[in-house]
Amino acid sequence: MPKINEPDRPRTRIQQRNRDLILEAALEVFSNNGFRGSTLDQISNQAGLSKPNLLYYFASKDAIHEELLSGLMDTWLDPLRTLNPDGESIPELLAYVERKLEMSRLYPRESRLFANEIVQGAPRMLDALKGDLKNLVDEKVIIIRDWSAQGKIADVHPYHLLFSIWSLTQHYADFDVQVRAVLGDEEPFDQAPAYLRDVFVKILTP
Amino acid sequence: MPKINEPDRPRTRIQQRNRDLILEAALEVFSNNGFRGSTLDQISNQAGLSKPNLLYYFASKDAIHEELLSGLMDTWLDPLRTLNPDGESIPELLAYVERKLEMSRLYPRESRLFANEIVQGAPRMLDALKGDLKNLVDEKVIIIRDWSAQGKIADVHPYHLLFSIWSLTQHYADFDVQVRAVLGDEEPFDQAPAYLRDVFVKILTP
DNA sequence: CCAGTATTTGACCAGTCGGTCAAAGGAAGG
DNA sequence: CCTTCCTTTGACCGACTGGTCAAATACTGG
Repeated sequence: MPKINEPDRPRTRIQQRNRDLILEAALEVFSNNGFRGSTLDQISNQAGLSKPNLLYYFASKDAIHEELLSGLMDTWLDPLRTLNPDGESIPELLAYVERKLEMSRLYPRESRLFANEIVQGAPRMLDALKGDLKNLVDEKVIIIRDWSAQGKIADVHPYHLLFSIWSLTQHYADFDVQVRAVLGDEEPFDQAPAYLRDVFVKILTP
Repeated sequence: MPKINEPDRPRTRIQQRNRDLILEAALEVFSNNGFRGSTLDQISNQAGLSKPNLLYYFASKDAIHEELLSGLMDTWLDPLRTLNPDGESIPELLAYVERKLEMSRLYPRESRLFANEIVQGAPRMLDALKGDLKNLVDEKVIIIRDWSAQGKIADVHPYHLLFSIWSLTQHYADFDVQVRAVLGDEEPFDQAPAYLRDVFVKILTP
């Protein structure tokens, strides 16, 4: 579990424990029902606390949601951040794909929390998308363009390449129900890693 | 008080017009806010009708939503349905990709309506996913397997191939906000068709 | 034109939701 | 034991939401 914490003022053990309980419960509830589809009662039940007690630790339902989102943003961008311009181009990108797919497998709730937010126009995340996300992407796009120019990878549109990586990997978390409905008994993550590796080798090989 | 919501009932022009108005408004509202995030007041305002008038044409908020979903399901599956086993394998699949992408461009609201539903576990669509969708997919997978066996296309996992087509094309509708935030001024659909064509040529060429 | 039917709406209701608050429990030091 | 501060909660509130209903208003065929 990525840890969600703002190292501001000192917190007692009880505060730390209950904040964690609440955020964990909120992740569960928000990711399954969306923001408006979730109620403080659901979250407090899930956390094993009373509703007024929730609001003792967080100012409002919105505050819980925002803390979740901002805490998760960093974790979510981390795999892209570690893309190493000095590494071998294709293995670097394949490793990024693999890491993203692994996150879909291990943290589907986090992925769905973002998906819920973005599908509905990202009202509480637009700034982060146009800011941190775009900056990081622009930075990494330069590297990818470079690899293309040097003939190390195929000449692909770098932005759309990143969109491909995001959509193909997060699909297994966000559309999990559909994937499983179609596959029947087969476990999605048995085949997905090899399949995606194959796909991106084909896309990237010059 | 006559029941007009029963199926197989002839509809007057007024009934037809108002039902259409309501469904159009509901599509707009539901796709932007999800089911629980939408209110009958929003929908009735959007439709230019009073709230009780909505409920004269539809039994409940749920009924509007269900009618939208079931009405859309067919449209959404249509491109896959027309996949022709007797056509040229690669052009057939590329045409399917192109049609799906075109639907994301022309009907983003419909795509987001589905996305909202599926991300939240598809409570009202599970049967359709495990039924109609799975049946159609199973049927088409046979064709794809066949093409693979005959060496007409590369040997790819047919289910995951379809997942790829869905995720890559619908991403441009469902994550539109994110795509545009990252691209800045560039119009996503200027590059997407050529990019995806290129990607699937690489994936499918034996 | 009229009777009967279809359509529309203002007023209203019961349940839910986010949030408040005063007061009741702790725990820890002195 | 008391005091002080932190934590917890039952009771409650106003706003909102899906839905009802009786009465008013338009339409339509005869």
